[in-house]
Formats: sequence, C-alpha cells, structure tokens
Amino acid sequence: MEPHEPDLAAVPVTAVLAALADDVRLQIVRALAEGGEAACGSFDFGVSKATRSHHLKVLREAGLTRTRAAGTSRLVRLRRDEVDQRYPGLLDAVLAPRPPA
Amino acid sequence: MEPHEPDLAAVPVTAVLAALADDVRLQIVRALAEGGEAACGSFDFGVSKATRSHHLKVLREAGLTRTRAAGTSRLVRLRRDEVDQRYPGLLDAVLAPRPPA
DNA sequence: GGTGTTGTTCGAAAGTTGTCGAACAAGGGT
DNA sequence: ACCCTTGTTCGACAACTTTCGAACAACACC
Repeated sequence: MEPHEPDLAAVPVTAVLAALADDVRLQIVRALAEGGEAACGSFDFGVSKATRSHHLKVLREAGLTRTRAAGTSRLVRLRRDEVDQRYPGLLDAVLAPRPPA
Repeated sequence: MEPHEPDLAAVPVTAVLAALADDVRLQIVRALAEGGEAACGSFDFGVSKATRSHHLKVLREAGLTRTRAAGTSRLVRLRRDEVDQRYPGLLDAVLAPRPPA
C-alpha cells in the first residue's frame, strides 16, 4: 500500500500543530531539518520501533514528511519547502534554538 | 487563587503547540488577535461555558493569554508581544488567512 | 437581603493518544 | 533456502482530553 501523504492544503492547521506537539515527533522533525533524509531507524529517542513507526505515520499523515523505500529501510524527509510555503515561519519558530528555560 | 500565568520561557514548546492544536482554542486565539481584550463569554463557539472555561485555562497555562477580573466578567487578552518574542512568526504562521483547503 | 449574570470547579462519560510486545512483511545477504 | 535486518500492523492498556450538567463563588444592582 502506498503511504498516505496528503497535500498539505488538505490537512487542517490543528492537525499540523498536533503533529508537532509531541516531544518525540519534534525531535524527529528537528533531526530531519538538520540532517536531511534519514532512515526510520536512525531516530532512536528511547521508544520502541512500534512507537517510532506510529510517530512517523502521524508526521506523514499531517503532510510534514515523505517516505520512500530504499532496500530494507525507508528514508524519511521533511517537506520543508511545502510547509514553509503554506505556513511561512512556522518551522523556523518551532525549531529555532531558544534561550534556555 | 490567582490565575496561573506562567512565564512563557517556562512552558515547553510542545505545550504551546498543543494549546494551539484545538479548533475551539484556535478560534479563541484568532478572535483575541483581531479584537483585542474580550470577556470569556464573548467566545461562543458552540460549547458550554464549562468547556469554554476549560479551554481558556489551557491557553492561560500555556502562557498564551492573560486574564484579569472586571466586575462579574473576566477579560482575556493575548500575550502577543511575549509570544512573538519567544516564537517569532509562530502566531503569524498559524493565524494567517490561508488559501482554501 | 435577594436576584441575576458571569465564570470556575467537580465528577462523569466518551473519545483520543502514546506506549509496548508480538506477529507479520519485504529485502538483502550468505 | 535460510536468516537477519528493517519497518509496519495488531491488540491491549494506561493516561490524557474534550465535553457536559450541576453545584458553587463573586460581584453588581434593585
């Protein structure tokens, strides 16, 4: 089955925000923003692979990432341009390094 | 008891995003961004007053709004400057009118 | 004091989410 | 063919969210 990667315009804002409103997922997005394309397995943030797979699905279905198969792996990348076009400044605001709490 | 209005720097990004990731709350924020200070009761988005009170609490505790008493009412306002300082572009990105889905 | 308006808090119900282990599927090696 | 690696899916469970009505608190006004 083809992965479900909706047009960003078809995803409600609240779904995009909800996708970003999780610590694990935010770390994944941060890693993708810095490192470009990466395999699912490279996101080891202390959760099981089932959980990781779930989070990647949430990001994908929120229109934030794309996934393509590559051998036994799957490579994930951020849909940066599209997100920036529809929500200019959002990723910058969310991912920017911030003064410590 | 004084309303709990944390310093924005003390609120995790994910909590801010989660606060915005709800339809009712986003409508409230939108109304505040356009109309300035407003009484709680002015946000009639088809939910009961108990629910409305809950959502305003979430926004307040995410550091997004301030509330002050005024007679029998409570006036709510967006902490726009502070939010813009800590998350430059976030509110603009989220509240901007968007091309229809 | 009593009455009405405005909000908050409580308790409960329904739904959603994050998490896991186990089972499964698809590829690449040897 | 066999196994190992990499991910996805399933079923379950706990925790959190959204929502409501009802009860309560605070204030204003007659």
